[in-house]
Amino acid sequence: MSAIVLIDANNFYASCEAVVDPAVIGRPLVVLSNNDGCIVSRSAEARALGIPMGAPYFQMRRELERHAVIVRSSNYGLYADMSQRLMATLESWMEELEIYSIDEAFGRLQRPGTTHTTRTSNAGTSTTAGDLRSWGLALRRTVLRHLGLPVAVGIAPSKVLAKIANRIAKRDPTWGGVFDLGALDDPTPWLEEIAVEDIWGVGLQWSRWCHLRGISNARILRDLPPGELRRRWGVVGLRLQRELQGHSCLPLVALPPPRQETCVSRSFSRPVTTLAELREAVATYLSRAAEKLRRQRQRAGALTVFVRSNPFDGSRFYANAATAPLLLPSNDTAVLLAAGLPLAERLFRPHKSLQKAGVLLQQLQPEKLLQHHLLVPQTAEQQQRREALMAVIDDLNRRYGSGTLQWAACGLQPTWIMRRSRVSRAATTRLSDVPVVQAVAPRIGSS
DNA sequence: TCTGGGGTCCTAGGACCC
DNA sequence: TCTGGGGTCCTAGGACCC
Repeated sequence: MSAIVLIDANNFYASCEAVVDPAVIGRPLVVLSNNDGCIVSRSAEARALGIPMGAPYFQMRRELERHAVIVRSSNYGLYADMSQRLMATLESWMEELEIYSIDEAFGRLQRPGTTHTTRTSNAGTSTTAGDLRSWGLALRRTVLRHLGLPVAVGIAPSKVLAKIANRIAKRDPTWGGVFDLGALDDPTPWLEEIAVEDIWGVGLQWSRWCHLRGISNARILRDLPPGELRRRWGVVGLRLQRELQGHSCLPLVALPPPRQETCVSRSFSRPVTTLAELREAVATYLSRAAEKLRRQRQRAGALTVFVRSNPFDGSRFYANAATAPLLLPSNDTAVLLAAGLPLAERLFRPHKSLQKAGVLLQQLQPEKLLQHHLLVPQTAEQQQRREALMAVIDDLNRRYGSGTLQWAACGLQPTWIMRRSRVSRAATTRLSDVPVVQAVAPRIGSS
């Protein structure tokens, strides 16, 4: 019998900050979202102070100061790099791994007592060693030693239950960060401790519905007659219930299918009121999105530009979007700019100040599909030259830093760009930011 | 003054086809 | 007056995730 395991890092962003700056270890620290908007990660110490997740920074600022909480802007370069290192370690411990988010992954293991073959030595020793919990504890120690990141490990027969096991592992320190729900004779008492809104897959709407019917914890949801669930929430609801019952319905996705669309959007650091600024922003997002596409080896068949005003500022809310098809699917920045900038002009309104804009690239398809169109004559040679040009641009930006080479349409000195006032160093990805350890010679013979 | 960004999946309903 | 049945495809909207 196989077991599903969920590993995720505790307070991932805050923990990454502590890895590259040991001075913050043991101190309350929060990490802010883009534009220094909301609190998106808290160290254990900050959590203990009662600082809520997701709270707007400007509302919390005084309280943070009062408790001398360290505040960091988010440093996605650092987090992405730490994530890659974490996943590389996990891969060597698991037969199958699904990288689910920047800081968590599902894996599959065989329960001891069943025969199977594994491809790695770590997974091999784990399953012959006896119980899965000791395997989990060993994995946890390894990650801590290699990366300095504390992780929690949840083990269960299904993904939803593995999420719950992980939650118990985190909540109750006596488990040492590892909890195996599948090893219990009866998980019922544990499910009664899990509030319905804390179940993976239960959001605001579902939890409201559940509470109205007296469904307050995971055990009650598990034992509900399925008919009612089916009527209101369809197959998604039924699947969730089956998972709670210990039947694995959500498969492990080791190789994610290619993306169907990709999006780049940002809030502005201040309201944008001129067309010139909006064009710069849209051009910047388009060129970022085109880079993503080229990295994924995909082309887009259509693109959407969207804008919106600030929903909180009391003025009449304005939100709008416009879509344009591309005659020939493309990941050429110049082609996307030619199609996208006219959309920005169409969406701009002289008396609406904008708070956010974004681009959505749609109808993505693999690069390897051949492109021909009667109305867009383009020789193979022309296309190869364009692709070579994009490759050179991407290469320069990778080697010398993003933005080394950019399109004039993106603007030279944009003032709408997002705020990141307290960002930590790129300690793992930029040579000049690598921490320096100074060896101090011991004094010998001093009296 | 200041409230994140980037995704997926499912369903219902309409257009269209034979 | 009578006005089928079954299918596909697309889109918008709603729900969820980290």
